[in-house]
Amino acid sequence: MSGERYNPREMEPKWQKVWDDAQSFVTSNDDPREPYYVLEMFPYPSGRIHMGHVRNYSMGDVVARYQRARGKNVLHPMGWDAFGLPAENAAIERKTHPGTWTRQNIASMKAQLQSMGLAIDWTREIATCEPEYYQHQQAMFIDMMAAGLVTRKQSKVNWDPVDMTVLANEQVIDGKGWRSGAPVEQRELTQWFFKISDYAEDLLAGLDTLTEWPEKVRIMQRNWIGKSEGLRLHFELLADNATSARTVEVFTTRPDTIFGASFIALSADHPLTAQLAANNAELAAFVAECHRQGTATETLEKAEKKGVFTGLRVKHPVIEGATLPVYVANFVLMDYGTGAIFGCPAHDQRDLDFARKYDLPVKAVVLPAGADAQSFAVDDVAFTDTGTIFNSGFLDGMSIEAAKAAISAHFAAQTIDGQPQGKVEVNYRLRDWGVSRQRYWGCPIPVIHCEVCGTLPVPKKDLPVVLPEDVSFDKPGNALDHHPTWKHVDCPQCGAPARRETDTMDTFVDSSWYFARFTAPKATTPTEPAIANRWLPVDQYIGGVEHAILHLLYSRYFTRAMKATGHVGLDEPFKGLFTQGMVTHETYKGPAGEWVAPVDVVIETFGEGRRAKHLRSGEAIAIGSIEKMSKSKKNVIDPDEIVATYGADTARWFMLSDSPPERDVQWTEAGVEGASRFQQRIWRLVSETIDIVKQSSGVVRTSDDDEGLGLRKIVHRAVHNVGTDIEGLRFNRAVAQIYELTNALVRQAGICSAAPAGRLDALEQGVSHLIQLIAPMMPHLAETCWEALGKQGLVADALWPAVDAALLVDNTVTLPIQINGKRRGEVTVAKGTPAAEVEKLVLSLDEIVRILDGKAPKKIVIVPDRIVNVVV
RNA sequence: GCGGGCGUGGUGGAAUGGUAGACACACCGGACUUAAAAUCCGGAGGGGGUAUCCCCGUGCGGGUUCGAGUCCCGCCGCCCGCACCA
Repeated sequence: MSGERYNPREMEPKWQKVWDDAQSFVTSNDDPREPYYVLEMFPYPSGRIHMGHVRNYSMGDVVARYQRARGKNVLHPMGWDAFGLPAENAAIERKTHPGTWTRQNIASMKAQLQSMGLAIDWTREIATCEPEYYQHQQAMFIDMMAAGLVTRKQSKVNWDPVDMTVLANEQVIDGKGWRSGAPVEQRELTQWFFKISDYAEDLLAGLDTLTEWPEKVRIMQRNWIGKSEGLRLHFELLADNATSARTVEVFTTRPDTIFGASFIALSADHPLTAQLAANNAELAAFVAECHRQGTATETLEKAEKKGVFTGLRVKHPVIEGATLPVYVANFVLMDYGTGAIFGCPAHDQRDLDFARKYDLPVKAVVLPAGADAQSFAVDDVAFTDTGTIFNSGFLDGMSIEAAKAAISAHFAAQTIDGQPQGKVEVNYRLRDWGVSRQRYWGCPIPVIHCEVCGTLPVPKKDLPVVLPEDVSFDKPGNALDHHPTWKHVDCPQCGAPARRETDTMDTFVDSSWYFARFTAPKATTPTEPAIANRWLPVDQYIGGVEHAILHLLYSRYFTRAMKATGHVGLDEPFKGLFTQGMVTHETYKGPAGEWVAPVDVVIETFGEGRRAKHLRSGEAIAIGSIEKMSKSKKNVIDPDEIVATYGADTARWFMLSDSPPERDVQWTEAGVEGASRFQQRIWRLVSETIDIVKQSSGVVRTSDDDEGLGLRKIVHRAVHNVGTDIEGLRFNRAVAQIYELTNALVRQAGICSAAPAGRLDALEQGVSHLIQLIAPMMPHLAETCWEALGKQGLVADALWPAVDAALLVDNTVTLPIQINGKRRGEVTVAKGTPAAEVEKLVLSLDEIVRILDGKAPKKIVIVPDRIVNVVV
């Protein structure tokens, strides 16, 4: 046995089969043990897993296996986020059906994931592209329609006129479609929306309950929801204006600056703008220009503040006799507030830029502390900090907050046409969630349009609305819409010929409830509420921070929607959230500046230096910066090759070592080699220990010598610390603990053959516990060792070793001794030694006496069992 | 611009306000070997000294404290998110 190297290529498939045959990771909903739900964000089936997946799923697997060892009934499922655009692109490029391509990808990725040895319940596998899944999504859509959670309205979209499709913002590059290169247009389309904005306050408030989420993610969501409190305020138009309107309504968060108002600006999309543009060519041209500007934020940000005077004027609401000009301006958004603002240039940078361009007055009304009221003026930087109100009539001398309250009360009391002139209002940045996509490869929206009866949900008995298989992607646009027969259907109400909705749902809908479906994946309803409520919320959810806002916010919303429609009984789907860092790698560039893949590079070291050359040509290769692994920079490492060369355990171990899991980790050859060597080291330790243990068998082992007791303490401390580190997801520290334990055990094993029996016993227990500690991380190696040690059953089923609390506490403690804050020595005393006694002892120590050199201590600080500080 | 994070040896990184650098990688030395690999043992923040030891040291400058990598104030640098939200 000893001397043989551990061979992961042989052992890993063996144990995978053993687990599979034993159904080790199949979870029952009836299991009476405490439930624990761990979930990693399910992958898009691109065809190959990448190192990011390896890292993500390794972490989740450690949690799953650890919680199993803790006696919990663990749910750890896996599925596929299987709808989406790449499948349609593949269909166009390869002339294969999106479904064929997707299902092939799922099969190959599943095989890859299985080769990692993950403790996953594959019987619960789901793919969002299968009718078995999306029919329930359709049912919930219908329920949500009935509950008033869904709406249909006009919305502006990025439209690619060549591909005849809607583009997401990130698909618009420099104002052009990413695929066609055609200039993107803004179009108004009637689209389906989930009314997430109705839940803005609830989603905001809920963030405070998510104490096991990263603060960073909560802040991002808070900003995204963007709550602001302000005032809706009517400005009265002068009577002789060319529109039908009596007033312009604005929204402001700074009503305290009303005395500094110098203009009104309308959005290009404001209804009043449209009315005016009909008889104003200059304005019409400006509106058209604003529309061309598009939604590409990069250009918006840099765009100059521009506007056109409408000829209209309004009365200044608090300065008798004064009027303000009304502009249409390119920086005013229609879908926030009322689509109109009042400009106070002195205290808003945008307004100031605009005012300077059009020579509008700039009147300061907030005075910074310490500034002089006579001489204070705003030049080209607006003053947006706090100060005291001045130049503002009855508001003078107030703080900003007091002025806001006073002016709001004032306008609430004023009336125009019997209505209050102003009204305090809360606004949110969060917009409704547009879910319509003009695509084939998505969940069909279960709606029928009838000329007579209007827009109707598909009756539930007619679900699922299944995607047709015989589709062609020859024409640009929505293949579902192009299908010759699919959309023709009789109206479920009047029976007349009607038309199916051909929009499909945003794939974020698919991923907004899959975690609930996993709890009862075969149910004939979307969920089985009693079962879902027992498993949910997910105890630990793990994934990339790139989903901090959309996926996680949509899932929080959808869970509330499912609660409102009776599918679950809770608000928050994810109790614990962890966002792991990316996997990075060095980049390499050849002589022509082309990217070179790591597999084609040979690294040579000389002393502490490194240089690279091409594997085949031998040409010098430049070693570049460390970047996130990406196909474009070619700095990717294929997990398959790593598993084939080093084994899955090595890859898993390396992904968990060294770097804190929330930070980026750099993939290096040296790091993998190190992980692989450690694997062999464990195996060697086990091999050697078996012999020792066998020699000592039959001996009565009762007493420990000092070494044996010391070893026991190290072992129990390691078991305790590794457990708490895994619970805190500090995998890198758990790994360091395991290294330390291994070092201690190897040292003992080396000198141990003639040791007393008690020490052999400690060693044997140490090795067996070590195997359990590595089992969540290197499960195949652990099973192999477990078997070799003659243990019964699978280590995957073994309970976490019990910690003897008595072994965790030392009865002596070593106190560092500082002189004036600098460490000058140490003293070992019994735990709990009184300060007076410690002081006497310290002052009698030779080294301290020497350093004090006769000087009398001014003060001695003694923190019991911690530290001694002598001040002279 | 706004919001958040980070800055510690050659490297990844440890460190409830209490011995800075655990653990690992890389490196150096030794053992084993005909040799190499593997393995085992040892060394190591920087500077000085044969050594006992001494000085300096957690991006920079201040502060609080008996004591600061950690807390506070002001800078510098890097990374991430949002971005005309009135």
